Amino acid sequence: MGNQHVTSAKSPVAEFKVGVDNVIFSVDTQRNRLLILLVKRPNDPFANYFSLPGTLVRRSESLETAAYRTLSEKIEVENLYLEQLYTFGEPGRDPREYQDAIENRYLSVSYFALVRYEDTTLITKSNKKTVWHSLKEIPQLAFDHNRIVDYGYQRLRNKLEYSPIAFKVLPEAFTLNDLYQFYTTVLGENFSDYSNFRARLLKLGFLTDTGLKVSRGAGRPAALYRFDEDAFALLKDKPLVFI
Amino acid sequence: MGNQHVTSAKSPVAEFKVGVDNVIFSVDTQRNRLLILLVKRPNDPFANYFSLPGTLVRRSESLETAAYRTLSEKIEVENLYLEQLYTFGEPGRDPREYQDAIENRYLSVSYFALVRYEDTTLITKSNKKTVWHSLKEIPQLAFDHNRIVDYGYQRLRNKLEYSPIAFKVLPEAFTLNDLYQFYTTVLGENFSDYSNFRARLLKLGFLTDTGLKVSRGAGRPAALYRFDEDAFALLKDKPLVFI
DNA sequence: ACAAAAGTGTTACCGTTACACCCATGC
DNA sequence: GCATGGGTGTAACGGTAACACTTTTGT
Repeated sequence: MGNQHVTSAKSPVAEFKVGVDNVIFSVDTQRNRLLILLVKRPNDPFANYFSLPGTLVRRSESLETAAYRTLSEKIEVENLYLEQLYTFGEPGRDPREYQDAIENRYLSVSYFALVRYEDTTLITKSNKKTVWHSLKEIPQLAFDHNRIVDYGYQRLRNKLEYSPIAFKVLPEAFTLNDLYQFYTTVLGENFSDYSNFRARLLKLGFLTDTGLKVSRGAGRPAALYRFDEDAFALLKDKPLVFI
Repeated sequence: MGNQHVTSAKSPVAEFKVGVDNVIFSVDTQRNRLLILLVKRPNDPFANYFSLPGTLVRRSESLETAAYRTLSEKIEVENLYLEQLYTFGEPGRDPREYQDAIENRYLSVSYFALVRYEDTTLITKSNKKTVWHSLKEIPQLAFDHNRIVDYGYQRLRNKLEYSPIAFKVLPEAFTLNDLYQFYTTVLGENFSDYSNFRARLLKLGFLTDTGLKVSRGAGRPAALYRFDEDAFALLKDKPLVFI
């Protein structure tokens, strides 16, 4: 990176359309699958390719609002976590930039979301263009969306280790095994021994026993816990690790 | 950016100018100050306020290139670390949006940079509009730049704890005290005992003794170490903590 | 009764913390 | 020789990892 005191004629400021693309994850705890929401593109560019659900930002609409709008156009869901991921904006990342004589750049602000799988219903207007797709078999996506997915998956793993986003997406009352399954599905089988995971979580003190039990087939019934926001708030900004 | 099935009257897609704003940190190890680069705005909006150095993205220029360009317009520096920080884009964050009848949004993609203070020379064209400012006494900045600074400072502390960016900015050969001072200046006095910091770092094995010593006034001369890229690469993706 | 699921306990080990202490140099 | 800065050692503590074990249910 040098020190160019650019005196030469500088190229004019670019005009942008700004898109928001969402990496929306959910965990199918029944079948132990980590899912990502994809839509099939009806039109060019990349017609019939899958892509991340996205939209162009409209007038007097914030980025986050646009992200929520995209989400609510594709799925109905109450419980979710959403945050900004990364902004991709190299020239040439969208073929539409070259359609006109005058350059019109497309910038993508990506958002990361985690939603509750069980109470999510896809909005598929009779066509099957919006689908959950297992992360393990993501096809070639439109634009640079494969890269965005990778980035989002990294973020998901980090968030899971250092912050309590799982509880935004688990049911109100859950068993410690539910929680463990959730973590296992995202982080892989050997992320931690169940007994140690259990001990760590309980020691942290923000999971309170509801007193209720649930029996799933054979075996001892499991205690139902719930996430205690207040108890958790006390641990704020303490290095919190679920490993 | 896809296929919105919206049948209601939807507001039209917004047109954006995209700015890049840099949060540029440096550490003045002599005087133990954490510094941030600010520029005084010559024109409205926010004339005579300090702001982050920034620029509008030009045609066929990538975001990162724009970030590097801004940097090189303000300072001459060889050794630095740079990464994207966050994107701010709510409507109304730039007063210029309301100048014309037709809405013209301003989006800010912020970048985080850490540069070597000692070999940085400010490019101040005879006016003193570009200055290092101690982080402890940041004034009211233009736009939403105070928020961006806060965000950048958080990132700096995190990066310092989990990644080796300090070595991008320290001299080739440095003493363990140099390193410790650096960390102390950024993270605060009580982030760790020197002897423990030292033991941890040396145990990690990517600091190699150059054999050289340096004497600074009275006291035992200090060994000069250097950062061993190769040794560090082996530890990649292992949870690396300097605390 | 026995398999299955949930939950508890134990032990060896390693990293962290908070110090006290030793070493080499300038003045 | 003593202050100054650099460097080493250590003992208490607490968390982690791996594993064995006990408890409670369904069939």
